Amino acid sequence: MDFEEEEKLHEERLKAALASMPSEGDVAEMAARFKAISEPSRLKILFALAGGELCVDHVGEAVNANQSAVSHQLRILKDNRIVKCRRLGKKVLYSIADEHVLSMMRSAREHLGCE
Amino acid sequence: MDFEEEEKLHEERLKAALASMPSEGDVAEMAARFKAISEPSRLKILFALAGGELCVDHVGEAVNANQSAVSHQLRILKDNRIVKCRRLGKKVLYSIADEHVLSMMRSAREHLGCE
DNA sequence: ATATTATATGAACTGTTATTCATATGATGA
DNA sequence: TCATCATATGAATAACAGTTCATATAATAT
Repeated sequence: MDFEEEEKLHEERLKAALASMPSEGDVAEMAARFKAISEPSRLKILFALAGGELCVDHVGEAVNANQSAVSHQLRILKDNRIVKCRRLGKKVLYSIADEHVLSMMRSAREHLGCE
Repeated sequence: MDFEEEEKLHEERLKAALASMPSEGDVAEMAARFKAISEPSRLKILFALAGGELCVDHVGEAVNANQSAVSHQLRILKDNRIVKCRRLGKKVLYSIADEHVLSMMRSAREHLGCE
């Protein structure tokens, strides 16, 4: 492939990239969700919840953080639909929101594994 | 399930969570990689690269950012093994590092889709 | 060699965010 | 209703990260 061909190919890729780019809003939303799971403290919470729902207290013990910090972090995760929760008496039980979150965690682990 | 059974179940889950928790280092590494893709500007770069390798200039056009900003962001992505690059003459061509990254992007899009 | 093109880097400024402390809300049982 | 347990929230501080500007490096062509 000579220089001109190369150049042409790249221009076409650029056009294709621009065409298939998600909207600003969607990119922002996806980025926000990645951001939610991109803090070690919050990612640890997710691994703690991977085995099933836990109350706030137990999450705190699992990740070794105080009640307030955990509560703030859980809120961020919940606002971004990474976790969900239900009340059971005095306690609130948190769990992973859906399969996609677990899928991303798996991918992340695999991505880390192969280096 | 009565109160005591519930309590016992939760305690066991907590123990299981603590046991299966990845190491501090691995969590930090995974979080760092999520963080790399959690900025709208960088996520846009990834969508731009999803169709194939592009030079820095074209990435800049695709995401509408200046050369310096793009270069800085590409460095972060490269340091976190999200993208890789190769030199071709004066240009440096960037591309998605591996399948896991695309997988995470797919999961993110699906996760966004189902609400 | 030197001019030009393409990319990378460093420093500074700005905005963002995690954690902590204190306090508020909500639920249960006496 | 009151005391207690569990969780949530608000404000403040302190650390971090993205963008920009200026400049440096790297490769090519004349």
